[in-house]
Amino acid sequence: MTGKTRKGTRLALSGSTAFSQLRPETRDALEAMCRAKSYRAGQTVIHAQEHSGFIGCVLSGILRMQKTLADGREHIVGLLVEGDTFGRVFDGAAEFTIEAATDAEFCAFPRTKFEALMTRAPDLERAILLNITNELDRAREWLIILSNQKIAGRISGFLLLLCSRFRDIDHILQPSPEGIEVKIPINRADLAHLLGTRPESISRSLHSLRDQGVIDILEPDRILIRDTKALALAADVDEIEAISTLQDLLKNHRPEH
Amino acid sequence: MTGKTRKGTRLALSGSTAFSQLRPETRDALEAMCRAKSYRAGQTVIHAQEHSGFIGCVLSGILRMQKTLADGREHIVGLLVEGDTFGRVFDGAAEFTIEAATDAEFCAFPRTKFEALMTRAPDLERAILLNITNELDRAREWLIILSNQKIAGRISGFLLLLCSRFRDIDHILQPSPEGIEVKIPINRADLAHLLGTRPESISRSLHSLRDQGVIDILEPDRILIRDTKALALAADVDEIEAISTLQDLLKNHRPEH
DNA sequence: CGACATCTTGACTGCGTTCAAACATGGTGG
DNA sequence: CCACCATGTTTGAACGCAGTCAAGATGTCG
Repeated sequence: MTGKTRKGTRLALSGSTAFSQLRPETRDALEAMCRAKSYRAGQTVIHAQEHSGFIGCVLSGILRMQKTLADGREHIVGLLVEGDTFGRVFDGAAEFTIEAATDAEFCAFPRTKFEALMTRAPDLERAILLNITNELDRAREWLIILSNQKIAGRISGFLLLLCSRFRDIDHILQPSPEGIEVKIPINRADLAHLLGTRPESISRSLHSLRDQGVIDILEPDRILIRDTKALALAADVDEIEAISTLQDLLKNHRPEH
Repeated sequence: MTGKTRKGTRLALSGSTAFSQLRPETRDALEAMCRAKSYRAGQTVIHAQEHSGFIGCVLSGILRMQKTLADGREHIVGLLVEGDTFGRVFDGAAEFTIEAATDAEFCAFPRTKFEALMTRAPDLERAILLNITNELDRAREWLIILSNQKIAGRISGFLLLLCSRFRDIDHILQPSPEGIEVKIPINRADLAHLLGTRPESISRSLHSLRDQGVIDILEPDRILIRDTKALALAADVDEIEAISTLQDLLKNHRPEH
């Protein structure tokens, strides 16, 4: 364990986390047992195949969940952002390694204490159940995105996912007069792993989308989405809801148009 | 609803399902509310975006979980086999369509009754929680398999998955003196969808693996795995555990070697 | 036996991987 | 302040795998 630890904070469990709907007593109990931890980019939070001693809830930054392949390469199966929880409850060892993709903070609940609380607080158990249900849906959305043969399609899907899922995470989305500005929270290599391809292909497809006028590349990790409809079309998936989400976002932030 | 329904059966909840660890009272309550349903291959069990009226637990056959893309094609995100449960609890509409890939039977629990029972039977809620946790891991395993650029690698991963996850499902696995015989429970087109490719490529890769001596194609849907190590190598993922599983299987069934 | 569905094979094209090198960008130390 | 290096990103060229379309083979059922 290389991360820094400090005493639990009150503000940890507010906001739109999985725990926001809990009864006050349960939340108090959680806050009493939680310890904030901070890791620097690149550090390992939980190793695959190890019984992690805690359940975590991300406060800031990005964690990546990954599996190490036989040849030493790592493949990313998901990102954890603010409000996401990780760690297994009532079950065996973790299947995946969790690393900090950026500097990150999360609050950790000692596993045994957490499980004991779950057993006597049905609302917590219910919250965890719903949380995992959503995780499952998101994992399957990933499957759809990854199923796209064209790399540009996967990138489009990824951008749309960022817009729909991370819309209330600070520093990811930012509407502008020209469209929506998206900050890609991970570097090219990680993004390539995530989308099952290589950094070179990411670069090429991104620039191809730019040449078509769909997006603009402000900086390598800052993308301006110009044409959401074309993006959804490229993503191929039925992202009607994503489009409406995006258009809501645009309307809300620039009512002058 | 086009499937046939009949009265609940006692044997429905025995075996190694998610419900096998339940207290007798809870199991009785479940059995009292369950209705067996049978669907023919191709029929739709649950439509995406609809509130399904029930939670299901597969008794026999294969169901496929899929999403219809904007262009009308369908992409499979998972298979449901004997013992798997499906349907959402305490949450919105289903995200994916569920269809019978083969003739299939499952038992259905009315959603509201099921949820009521969950609320007063902590052991059931716990069972569901663990079940979804496992589903989540499996979905992420799929991500790893699908991330393989080479089609042959995905097929290898799929075959290994069949071996590890479906080892106690009847008619899927069968050890033989030459290796392990696997029955692929779905047709080429579905398999192609599942692996994010086309039937032609499936065929080519399968025959390529045969030419390398890794497998034998007894029939289009019956594969004999000759060289598990080479298969794991082709799958690229760290399937050490899968290999050991396979070798256990071999040893247990032919101790004469 | 013929009609149909499924699987296989072939030829061609295009996209993405690979390897290599050039190009930014940021930080460090002279 | 600038030279220098480290890291990350982009571009280029060549090859190979897989998608596509088309035709052939195989199996199944009436």
